[in-house]
Amino acid sequence: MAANSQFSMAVHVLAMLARSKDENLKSEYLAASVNTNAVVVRRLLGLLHQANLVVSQTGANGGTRLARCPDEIDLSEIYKAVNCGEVFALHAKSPSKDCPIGRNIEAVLGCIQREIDKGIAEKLTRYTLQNVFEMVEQGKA
Amino acid sequence: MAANSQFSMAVHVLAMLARSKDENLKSEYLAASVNTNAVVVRRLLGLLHQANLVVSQTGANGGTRLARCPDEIDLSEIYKAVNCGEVFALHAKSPSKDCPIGRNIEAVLGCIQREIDKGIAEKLTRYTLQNVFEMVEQGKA
DNA sequence: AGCATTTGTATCAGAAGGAGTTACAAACAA
DNA sequence: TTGTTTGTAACTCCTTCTGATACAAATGCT
Repeated sequence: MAANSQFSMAVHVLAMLARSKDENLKSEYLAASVNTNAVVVRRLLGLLHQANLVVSQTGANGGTRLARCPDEIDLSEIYKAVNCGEVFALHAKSPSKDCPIGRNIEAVLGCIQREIDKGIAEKLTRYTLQNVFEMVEQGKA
Repeated sequence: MAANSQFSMAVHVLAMLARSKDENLKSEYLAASVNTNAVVVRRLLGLLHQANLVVSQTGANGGTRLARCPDEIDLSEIYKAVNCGEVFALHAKSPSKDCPIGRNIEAVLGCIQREIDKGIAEKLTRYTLQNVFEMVEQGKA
């Protein structure tokens, strides 16, 4: 698969919006920094808009800005906004129901999957966009 | 991407091996339960072998069995064995170094990535293969 | 009103990777 | 020796992400 870098792109773009405060930034400008195509950025911004993270304006002097203060946005929201998938996929084809393991394995895996997702969200909730922005500005990873 | 279900498959297969104790199971048999092709299973077993989780034998009466007791194998080992990728990918193309955000965002994201990976491993370490096997057997997810 | 700009979205081609399949050499038991 | 099973290569198919072009709709400016 082409690895999913949407979360990385999202954090990058949102950090730029955080930096420019209430000023509108254009998709073309954002794309240049992310080093990708403007349409790719717009698609991403669409997801972030659905998640109420950004506000966009069409037309001249249009562009996108944050919908909220950077310290009111945490990374788990961003992750949820762009992450369609799970950490690992359950079986593509259902396992055989004739097998004592196959019969119940999916339920158990689903349970573990939810456990992991909770763990990830918990870690990400610790960072706000403001935190990330400051880390980037100060050049300390 | 075709979603990566290798972890699910691996846990499934290893649970079956745990169930059959020291008996060798054939890839054909495992494939039937997982509902996939025998070669797909063998490829997977190859990874698990590299991680010292299983032992295989060629030839008549050959097959695969666990390399260790099920209570000495935890899920984080299985996850590491099959998981080539990370939870999210860093930028495909490097961000622009001319941009104050682009210049440092990768380091920050890498740091967060490692944080998450630790979180996942920590959650998975709590389950042994024996635990999973018992959950499946008892039909409680 | 008219024009330039920018988003939103549809659509297509290309790249990458997983899954499924066939084929066959190598290892092994009887 | 013969039959069985793994290990692996090679190929196709399918899905998904990325990049690109195109254009309607929305908006600000004059």
